[in-house]
Amino acid sequence: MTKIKNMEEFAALSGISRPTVSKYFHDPDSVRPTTRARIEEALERFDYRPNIYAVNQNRKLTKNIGIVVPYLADPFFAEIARYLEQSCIAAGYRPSLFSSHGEQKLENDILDGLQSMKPAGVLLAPLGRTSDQSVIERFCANVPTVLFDSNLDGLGAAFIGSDNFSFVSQTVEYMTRTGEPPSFFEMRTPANPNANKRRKAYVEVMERLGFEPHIIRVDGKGWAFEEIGHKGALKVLAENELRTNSVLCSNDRLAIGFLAACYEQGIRVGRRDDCALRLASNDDHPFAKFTCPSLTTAAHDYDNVAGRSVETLFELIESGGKFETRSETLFPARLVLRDSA
Amino acid sequence: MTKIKNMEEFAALSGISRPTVSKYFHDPDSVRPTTRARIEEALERFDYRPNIYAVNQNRKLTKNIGIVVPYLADPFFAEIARYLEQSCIAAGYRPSLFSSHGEQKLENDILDGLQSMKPAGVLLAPLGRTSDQSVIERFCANVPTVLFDSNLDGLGAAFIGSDNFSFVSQTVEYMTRTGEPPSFFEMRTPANPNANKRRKAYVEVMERLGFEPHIIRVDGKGWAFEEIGHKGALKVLAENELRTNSVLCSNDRLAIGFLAACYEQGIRVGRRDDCALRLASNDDHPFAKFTCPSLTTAAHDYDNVAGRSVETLFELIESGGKFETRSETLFPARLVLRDSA
DNA sequence: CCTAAAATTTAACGCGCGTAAAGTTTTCAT
DNA sequence: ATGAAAACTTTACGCGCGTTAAATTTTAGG
Repeated sequence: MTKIKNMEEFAALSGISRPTVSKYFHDPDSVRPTTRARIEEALERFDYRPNIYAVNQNRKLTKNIGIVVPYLADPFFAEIARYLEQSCIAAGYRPSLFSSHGEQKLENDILDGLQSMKPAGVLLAPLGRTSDQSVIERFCANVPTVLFDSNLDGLGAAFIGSDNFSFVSQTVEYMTRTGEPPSFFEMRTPANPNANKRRKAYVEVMERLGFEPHIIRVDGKGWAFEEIGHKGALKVLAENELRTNSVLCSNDRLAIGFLAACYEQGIRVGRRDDCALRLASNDDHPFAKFTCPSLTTAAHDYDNVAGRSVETLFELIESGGKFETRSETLFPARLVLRDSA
Repeated sequence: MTKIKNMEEFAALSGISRPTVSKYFHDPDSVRPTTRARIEEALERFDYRPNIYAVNQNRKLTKNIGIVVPYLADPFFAEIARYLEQSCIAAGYRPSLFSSHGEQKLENDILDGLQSMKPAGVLLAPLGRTSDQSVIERFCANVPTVLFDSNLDGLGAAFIGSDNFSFVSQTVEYMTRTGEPPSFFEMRTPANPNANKRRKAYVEVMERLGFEPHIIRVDGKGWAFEEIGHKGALKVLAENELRTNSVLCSNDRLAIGFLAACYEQGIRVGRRDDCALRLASNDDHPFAKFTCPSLTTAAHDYDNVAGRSVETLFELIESGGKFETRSETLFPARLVLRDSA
């Protein structure tokens, strides 16, 4: 079997002219069924594929889609990324996955490199507070971008994420209804804007229910949430900072650290009578099912967030990269009752 | 500030001829310091960058490097990938990250797409048993490839991984020295070839120490190891299949499931007197520190595995894509004593 | 200051494909 | 069968850059 060098050669072998073959690769349905059949027949025999670099050089819009997440070592983002990837592929695009690994410089570099890929669109979950707003703003001005998970005011053509109020209201209401009102456990300076919304929601819901909010803020920077939660919880437990037997963690990874601390201190967590503490959280992290005890948490609507994100991006691409108005779509949480609260 | 369209234009603005500018972008040190300075000065003022598609079309060897892992939602691979990515960037390459998500078809598709990227080299952690050997073989014949983590006999120019015997011998020796000899807990048909090596190592070490090996194999397919470990452990505990109070899990993710099962059943795990079971494992998963109890495990030498992998790939690239002989490099484990055993 | 070596410029071709224009063939409804 | 529309072929140019060869300039060493 001879190696095909280029489209010219392949066109000759398939008995079709090169412009028509080119048209076929752009959209197989744009050619007559008989010619399509002939091309595909030749394709079977010769295993040719257009040079992607030559293709992308000449097309104004590539079929590339960038997917950027803040921290890929977090299985939550890995799962979302998986879904986004698959959806892009199914729609005929070529996704490229990037992780900022929690670092602003890296996020900037990624966006920088992404620009020179001339992507049809980008799905961006920014770092949040530690993002360089000006860099992201400039990027969004040049590339059709849909933000997800973390909202940055006014940036990107649209935002799709979770309704933090829904998360916290469900967990707080559940905990107060079935026991004592929870303290809120979080990082002092969370990078993720969702954390701030969750704190506000906590205060609002607690007040509405007639309880006094009690927020515990622990030190720690970066994305090692489990470690931060663990250290913070040890301190909280040692200094007896809790006012009730009930804690709501800002997110599951903090909760995982908290549970580890409780275990070490011999404090039983759960809703049973022999337990000293109840602990709930937010996110439904992939590991939340396997913590000890398993974690009661408000689950992201993964499928809808991811699904709507890609849908929105495709609409954006088809609209020529601009929307009339920036939309924000929030999906509510689903309370997952497990053993920890 | 005018938008620069191409290198021609940029060259004119910087007062340097295009071929020299082209040379500069290929290797900044290949031009005279004074001209380099002039180019970089213009670069500051005009923000031009070569069109990567045009560049890659004409260069025989691109600066792309493919990184393929079997399952990115496993933080172990996410961490390795992070290290590999950074090393590639530091060396002036453009890494692209892919996850097979545990599926053969996807692995094949990824390798397929990777070929048309004409990468300088690829770092591949294959699925293992479920990989399509012929596809990988064909791929390796066309693209300089270094395998890591999972070895496939004879495939790729080199393999870098962990010495499974070192893992298991350390854990088994530690457990037998400080307590009863462990049973070995694993999946019945593990996808990863390391699992088989670990089982064999377990048998060998046990026999050498004069104990009878006892292997427990649990059902389950795919990459949901925690779930599989959890279900399997519940069955093992219910049917009292353990011969001693000691268990060695094939990997940490199974162990996480096992620990969850123990917790649910009220079985205290650890080396203290009030514990009914000791459990150790292999890998030092990023979350092993936060299990309840924290997990005693044999740690991968992450840094060396990742570091040597990229080093080897760079050597391979510089050698023109072929090595005289295929090398296999194994790094020993480091026993991490925590609370579970 | 002179000369050989090194670096740069100029000019030009090629890469593989997108795409446009003009001419030719096929298709399909009448 | 007929005519127009649709699809295809031929021809040709352009994309942005790699790369080469010959001509020119700069550099460095004595």
